[in-house]
Parts: sequence; C-alpha cells; structure tokens
Amino acid sequence: MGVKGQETRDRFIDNAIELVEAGGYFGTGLNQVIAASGVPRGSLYFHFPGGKDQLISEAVTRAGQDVALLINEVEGANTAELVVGLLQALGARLEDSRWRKGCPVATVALETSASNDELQRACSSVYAAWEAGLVARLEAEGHPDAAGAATTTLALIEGALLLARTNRSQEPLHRVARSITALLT
Amino acid sequence: MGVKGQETRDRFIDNAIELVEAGGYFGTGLNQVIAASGVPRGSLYFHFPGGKDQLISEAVTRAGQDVALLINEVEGANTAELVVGLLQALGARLEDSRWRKGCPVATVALETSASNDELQRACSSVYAAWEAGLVARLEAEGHPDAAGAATTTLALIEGALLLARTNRSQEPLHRVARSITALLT
Amino acid sequence: MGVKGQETRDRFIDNAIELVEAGGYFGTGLNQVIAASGVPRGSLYFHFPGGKDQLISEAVTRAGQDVALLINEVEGANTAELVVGLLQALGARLEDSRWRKGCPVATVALETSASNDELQRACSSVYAAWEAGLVARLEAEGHPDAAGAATTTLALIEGALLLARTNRSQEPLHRVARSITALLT
Amino acid sequence: MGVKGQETRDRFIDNAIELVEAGGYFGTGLNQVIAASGVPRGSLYFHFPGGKDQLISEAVTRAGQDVALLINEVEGANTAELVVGLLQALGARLEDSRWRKGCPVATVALETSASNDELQRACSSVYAAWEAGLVARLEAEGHPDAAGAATTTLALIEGALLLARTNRSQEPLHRVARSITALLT
DNA sequence: ACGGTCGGGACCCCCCGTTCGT
DNA sequence: ACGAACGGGGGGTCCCGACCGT
Repeated sequence: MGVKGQETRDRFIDNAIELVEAGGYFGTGLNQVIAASGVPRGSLYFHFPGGKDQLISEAVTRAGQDVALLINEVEGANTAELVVGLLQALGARLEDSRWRKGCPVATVALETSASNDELQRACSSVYAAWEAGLVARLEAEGHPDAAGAATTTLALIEGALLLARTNRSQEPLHRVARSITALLT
Repeated sequence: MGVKGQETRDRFIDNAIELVEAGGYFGTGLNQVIAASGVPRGSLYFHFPGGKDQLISEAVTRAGQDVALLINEVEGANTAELVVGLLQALGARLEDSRWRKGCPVATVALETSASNDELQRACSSVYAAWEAGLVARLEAEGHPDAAGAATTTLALIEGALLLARTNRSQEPLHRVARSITALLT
Repeated sequence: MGVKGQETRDRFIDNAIELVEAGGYFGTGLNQVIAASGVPRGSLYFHFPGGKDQLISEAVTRAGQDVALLINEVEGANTAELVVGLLQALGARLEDSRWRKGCPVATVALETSASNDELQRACSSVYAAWEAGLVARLEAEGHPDAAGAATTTLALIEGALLLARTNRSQEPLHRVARSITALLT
Repeated sequence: MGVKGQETRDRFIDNAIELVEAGGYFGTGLNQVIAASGVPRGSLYFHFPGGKDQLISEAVTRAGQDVALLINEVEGANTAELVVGLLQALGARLEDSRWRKGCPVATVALETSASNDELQRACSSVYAAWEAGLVARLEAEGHPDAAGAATTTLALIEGALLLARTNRSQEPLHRVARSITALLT
C-alpha cells in the first residue's frame, strides 16, 4: 500500500474514532465519517471492504491500543498513582470535549454486544488487553489478588466515566480516585 | 386517562425498555417497538406526542424506578449484602437473556449524552435516584463517607455490568462482588 | 342544532378559511384546524361527517359568499370604481397579513381541480357567483359585452392577486387597477 | 457529471413538472415522482441533496424557462398575436390533459408563498422572466406603458388559466383573448 | 491501486385523515 | 361529543455495490 493510501486509511480511522466516541456505533453514520475525512465515498469501501463493521472495529482497536500503551509504558509510579493520574487526565479530556469524549469503547460495546459479534469481540479484546496490562503491573508490585484488583479497577474507571459523562461532572471521577487508593494499596 | 389507554401506553413502554436495553437508543427503531407492542403506529404518537425521545425517556425513567424500589425497600440486610445480592441477580439476568439485558440506562446514557439533552437528563436523574438510595442506606449504617462510597459502588456495578456484558461472562461481577464487601465494611 | 353546536361548527370553518387561505388544501392539516379551533378531534367528524373535503368545501363556499356580498351590495359606485376599490382593499389585506391572505379560493381550486370533484365544484360555484354579480352590475350599466368584461375582470383580479402574492408586492395590483378602468369604461 | 447521471436528473425533473402541475407542491409526493421516474429513492437525494424543495424548485424553474423561450423567440407576430396564440395553445393543452396541465408555476406559487422562501423566490423569478420578455416585446413595438401592459397581460393569462381550469372550460381563455387585443393595440 | 459517480432499496421518525366505542 | 385506535403515507437518511475514470 502506498503512502497516500495509508494516509487515507488513517484519516478514516481517526475521524471514526472521534465520531464514534461521541455518538456510538448506530449514532455515527458513514456519511459523517466521509464528510469529516474529506475523502470520497468509494474510497471507504476500497480500504474497508468489510464496510462499517470493519471500519468501526479497527477504530475501536486503534483507540484501545493507544490507551494500552499508556498503561504499559508509564514508569516511575505504582499502579494506584497511575490510575489516579489516568482518572484525572480522563476527566479533563471529558470536560474539555464538552462531555463528548469518554471511553471510546464502552458505547460501542454496549450497543453491539447483543447484535454484532465482530464488534463485540473487538471491544472485548480491548478490555482484555487493558486488564492484562493492569494485572502485570499489580503482580510486579506483589498484589495478593492481581486479577481481582485489575477487574475491579477497570470496572471502577469505566463506571466512573459513565457517571461523569452522564452527569456532566468530574465529581464521580474524583470520588472514585479516592476509593482506588484504598483498594490498591 | 382510561384503563385501556393506560394499558396501551404501558405496552409501548415495556417493550421499549426491553428493546432499548438490548440495542440502545439509536439501535432501536420505533417500528420494532410498534411491532413488539402489537399496537398501530398512530397510537404511539397519540400517547407520546414527543415522539421517540419522549417514549425512550419515559422507558428509561420507568426502568430506573423499578431498580430504585429494589434499593430502597429491601430490608433485613446491610448495604454490602444488598449490593452483592444485586450483582448476583444482575449476573443471572444478564446470562439468562443471553447477554442482552444489562443496565437499561447505561447504553442510552452514553449514546445521547453528547447530542440529546432530554435523554441525558432522564438518565442522569435515574443515576441520581439510585445514588440517593445508596447514600441513605450507608448513612443509616453510619458509614464515614456515604457519598463517596455510594458513587464508588454505583460505578463499580455499572462498570462490572459493562465488562460482563462485553466479555459475555459473569466473572467480572463475581470479582467486583468480592471487592465491594471490603469497600463497604 | 343547538347554539353551542353551531358555534363549534363556525369555529371550525373560520379557522379552516384562515389556514387554507395561507397554505392551501394539501398544505393545511386537520390537526392545525383542530388545534386552532380548540375543539376536540372527535367533534370535527360529528359536525362534518364528510371529513376534510366537506369542511374545506364549506369553508371555501363561506369565504366566497362573503366576497359576493361585497360585489352585490356596494352601491353608489360604478363597476370600475368598485373593482379599483376592491383591488386596493385586497392589496392592503395581503400585505397586512404578510402575504398570507390572497384569494381564499384560488389555491384550493388549482390544487384540487385535477383530483377532487367535490372541491372543484365548490370552487367553480364561487367563481360563478362572483361573475354573475359582475355581469349584473355591468349589464345594469349598459356594458355592450357584460359577460366578456366580467370574465376578464375576474381573471385580472385573480391574476393580479397571484402575482402580488408571489412577488410580495402590491405593484401588480396597482398596475392592473389602471388597466381595469380603461377596460370597463 | 456523466451522461447517465444527467439523464436520471432530467427524468426526475420532467416527471416532477408533470406531477406538480397537476397536484401542486403539497399534493405531489416524492414517492409518486420516484415511481413515475422509475429510479430508486436513494438516487433522488444524490442528485437533489436539498430534497423536495430543491427538486420542485428546479422543476418550476425549468418549466418557466420553456415558456420564456416561447415568449422571447416567436417572431413574425406582434405581441397581441403572440398572446392570443399562446392562450389558444394553453387552452388546447389544458383540455387535452383533461384539465390537469394549466400553469406549472401558479399552484406552487400560491401554496408556498407563505411558508417556503426558496420556492417563493423560484416562482417569483419565473414570473419576472416572463414579464421581462413581454416588456421587451412591447417596448420594441413602441407601447406607451410597456411595464403596465406586461403585468396586466401576465395577470390576465394567469387568471384566465385559473378560471378555465376551475370551470373545466376554455371559455374564459376565449373571452380574455378578445380583451387582450383591445388592451395591447 | 485508487478516486469518484451513481444506482439501489430498506428503513428511519413523524403525521396524516379516518373510524370506533363510550 | 370525545378519547383512543388505526394504518398508510409523508419526506429523509442509511449502508452498500457497481461501474466508471484514471
């Protein structure tokens, strides 16, 4: 694939992430993605012959990888500090985007878990990758129940993001941040 | 309003809850609701002149009230026991429905928080009611940080439901149940 | 029919005239008429069992009669003066209503002449009545071709109203007023 | 735009003219246009992203241009003869179409002048073009009040067409034809 | 390989005019 | 007289595929 083609592909994915994060799978039309990308309609099906499912699936995966890197590569801090920092950053991002950018996976996960296996698997994989990163960290720190703590941490983050976004307030994130420390140490 | 009219209205709302819980706001068509309700199209707009938004809004509210009753009226158990029981019941319901029935509010909340104020407010109100119920319980038990614990509990439940549904496994609910006990006692 | 019933009937007709004059037959919904009349839905079909066609038909007829009275009963002026005065009054009414109130018959006549015999006949009758009034006047004045002049006059008025409304300007009415005098004297 | 696409576009417009002339703006459904054109629904919105308004607007404009050509390009006859010939042709067309094809602009003009600026402007432009053609002719013939005569002529034609169509008779056109000669010479 | 135009329907939500039962 | 039921149709948008031109 040429450089030009890769750029076009990336433009689609980047814009898809942005739009899907705000509106979800069903709430985002390909027309919006196409318009935002400034690329003709026909090109989309050249790069993503699987259509909307393939595009959104790759978008979710890409967005998930970006976060996974954060979890895996931040150093010089224990897990509790990492998560607290993450919550703070997510809260700022959420409010700065006027409550549009929460978790790029959750909406799609809930919308498609009952009706679209391809996307359900993509979302599940993202969560699995995040959880694996947390488990590795917690085990390295000698946590007695790394698996349980990782799942709980992930649930707390996702739940807090959901509440914060729905209430349009960072307060749930702050409250959860306090609880996390007690839970992980 | 006559008895007959109320029944028709309720049929719409009940079926809307069912369908929206599985498919979300955008993923659920009014045609599906109408077909499932066995009521003609025109009747919907007689009972819900505000259209889809009014119908789904009332559906979310109704579903939220049903859960609120559970939180407020279960007696003879402390909050930790209540929540653990709730997680167990939610897990069974989720798996029994073949991973279709998770939280009737979360999907709509995420889909509409950026684009639909009426629904965002309806979802936010439901969460507020649930949280208030938890706070009342925790305060009655003398919890030192009832507000923080309630938000954290709610986030945990919602996050665990999201993970369980996405992974099609009750495991996240079980793990979180263990953490809850530590958190609330 | 009781007094109350007659009032309800009249309310329907008056509001129908108003709305139909602005929006035409297809452009006016019974819901609008019902809402404007402040009368419950079911009452409409009690007073007008023939439905929309009967209501609009009676509205067109009533509106036509009001104008016919004007043509037949204005005294102390020859026909040319009557018509010029009429054009002036119609122009003022048109502009005062922000170009909504032109001829209460023309729109319905054009919309329904191809598809609705009942309404086509109603409109045709109104025009016939107007024309008869003009013929009577012109004959009384000794006009050599009363029938031809009456039809021409009516066509000029209707055409000028159409142009004035479409261009949102009284100018066509003024220009036609000048021609009328030459034609009728 | 390719040849194929242009043909599809033209099919839409041609059928829209036909249907709108008979039924008006509100009386003509896009489904009818689509069915008559034998082109799928989606194609309509590709060629007319502005929807019904754009389609009908272009249809009215196109129909107006066809008539304008007639006014501007007929030679070897003075204006009075041109108009008389026009009235005769319009009468034949009207009766041959079983009183369906009158003026392709008037119905839409009356229906939309109060509620749809785009279409009101389109109709107004058509009338302006026709009037300009008449003014040019009359000035060339040395008419002392070309503007007044042009407006009057246009009003007469439109009014006569309205009456003829409503009464389902060519008689009004014949009577007006006689008056026209007196007016323009 | 890639960009671009267009055809193709299914489906969206909403509102229509009408009729029924009380 | 009136609230409610009743379907069919309104305009509009969806995602997809095919067929061009490079």
